[in-house]
Amino acid sequence: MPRRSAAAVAETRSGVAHAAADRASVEGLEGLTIGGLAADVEMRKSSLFSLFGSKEELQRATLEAAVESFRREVWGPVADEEPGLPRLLALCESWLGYHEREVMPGGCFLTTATVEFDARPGPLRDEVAEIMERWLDALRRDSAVAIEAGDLPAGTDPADLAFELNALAAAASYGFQLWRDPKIFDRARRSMRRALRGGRG
Amino acid sequence: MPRRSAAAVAETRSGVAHAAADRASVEGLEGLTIGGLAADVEMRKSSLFSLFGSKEELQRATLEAAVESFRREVWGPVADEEPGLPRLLALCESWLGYHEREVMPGGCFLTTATVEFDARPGPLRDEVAEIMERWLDALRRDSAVAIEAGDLPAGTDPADLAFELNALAAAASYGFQLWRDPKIFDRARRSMRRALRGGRG
DNA sequence: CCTACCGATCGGTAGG
DNA sequence: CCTACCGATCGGTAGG
Repeated sequence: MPRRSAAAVAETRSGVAHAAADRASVEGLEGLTIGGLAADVEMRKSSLFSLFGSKEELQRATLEAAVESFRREVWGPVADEEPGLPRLLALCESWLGYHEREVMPGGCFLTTATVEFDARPGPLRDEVAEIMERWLDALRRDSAVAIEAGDLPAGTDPADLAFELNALAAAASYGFQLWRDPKIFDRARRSMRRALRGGRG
Repeated sequence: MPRRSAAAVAETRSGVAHAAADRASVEGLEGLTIGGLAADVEMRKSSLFSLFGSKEELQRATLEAAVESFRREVWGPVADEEPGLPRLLALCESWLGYHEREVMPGGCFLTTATVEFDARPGPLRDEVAEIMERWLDALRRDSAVAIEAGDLPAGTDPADLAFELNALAAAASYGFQLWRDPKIFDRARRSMRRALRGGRG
């Protein structure tokens, strides 16, 4: 019997990291414990520990797994839409749908991680900040295209719009988790459309 | 020497609860530990424990202290403004100022508590949900007055507006904590004004 | 408000 | 991937 190959170990790691993301979306990345996760995946604590080497490395891998899920489920389906307003509108649907289907059982992982680490300097906060920046940048770029194309009022600040859309999606997710009423996604959808249209009336 | 009076004990409790709110705004309500807090307030762990009787009761008192701070610092200064749009505008300033001054060192306590407990059923989640509902209701009521007065577009849903304002204030707070750039409050201010004016252009 | 404890669990190590 | 540990810390208790 040879030792398990590096590829097999990487696969195990990835599976564990995805289970960890589910758990951490509920309990938080800091609330994640190696013992608790080991029970979920039916391994011994020390086995799981040796897969990652430290709790921080497990947290990092968990963040990565959550980003991968988000990218696949939210961005993937709309990546081929026309950049600008058409893709932004499709993205908002995809995004809210992701939270409504509860792909992550505890709601928006990135918001949870942001709120959890925003006031705790360290490598995890830096990683969260970078992920969030990249996401807001993607929103900003499509907003800029939409303004350029005349699909949004001239003078709109694309970064303002990115900030607004992100704030609304996050609030829909935690509001849904808190009250368990999916009508909040309709509310968020109206608010997003208003932001994208540039007004209420 | 008589035993400490009930009033003196209540005062100690209140002081500890406010120190706990500061700590929990950074570490989270679940991350709060009796031992860590005891070091902050220079008491023994068991003394602090006996003040509250359980960790859950300490968490409850901490939530209460945070709400009291928010009410005093955010709502207090604008309570006497004219209900409707004038008070909403003043409230947004007061609210963003509260987060910019970092009255709570870790940012918006209620958002932290919401995101922390939204997916964990139990008495703390119920309490967080009730506090959040009361706050959104206050925003909704002033929005309704503003619409009635013709200061906002007819047909505006006051609950949508409350949702938007809350989403934006929360996002400003965690964005500021994450990036330490106070310009995000200008961004949030523009977004709130737009929401209150009903449009971009 | 204190000293002196309790069992359970934490992250992590040794060694196979 | 396992058994068998480690010191530290957790929430909580007994008794003053």
